[in-house]
Amino acid sequence: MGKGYWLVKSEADCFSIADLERSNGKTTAWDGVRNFQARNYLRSMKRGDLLLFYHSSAEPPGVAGVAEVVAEAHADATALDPADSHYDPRATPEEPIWFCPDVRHVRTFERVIDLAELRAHEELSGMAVLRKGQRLSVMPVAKEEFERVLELAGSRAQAPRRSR
DNA sequence: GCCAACGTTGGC
DNA sequence: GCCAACGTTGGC
Repeated sequence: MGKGYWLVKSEADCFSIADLERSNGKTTAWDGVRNFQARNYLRSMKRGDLLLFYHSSAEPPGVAGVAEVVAEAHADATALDPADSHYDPRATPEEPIWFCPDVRHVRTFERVIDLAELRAHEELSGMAVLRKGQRLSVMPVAKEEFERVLELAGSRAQAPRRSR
């Protein structure tokens, strides 16, 4: 079965690709997602799947880098913590409702591939993130689209793996 | 800051 | 199960 490709949004002011990069060496739980369709996508992510890391509410908004799934979705602890802004009183340890995979930084693009540039490429016109009114924070991306975005970012085929 | 688009909630 | 009201997202 092939690797999966996704796009995840994060508000750049809140958690940017630079924040993810700083936490490299540790894994980062992609938590706080509180939308059922997005959650279902998170739960279908497999270890090794690659994520386009998209900055929303940024200037400009666009794809800023790549992350990788290192652990499949598990209970989102922020939903169970009353002190957390993402607390959901409906969630319990038995029925956590919300789930998050662990991810790690792969690569920060030298330049953000912004919305205007994405839209300028006909072959990317099917990307969900370009649809009007699209508010999902997690969405699947076609392999060809993923690879095309990497090309635009000036990629070699893939970032080298760092051994640790 | 505006506002269109969307998901969720709750009255009925 | 409908749908209006509401809150949120996110580009502009």
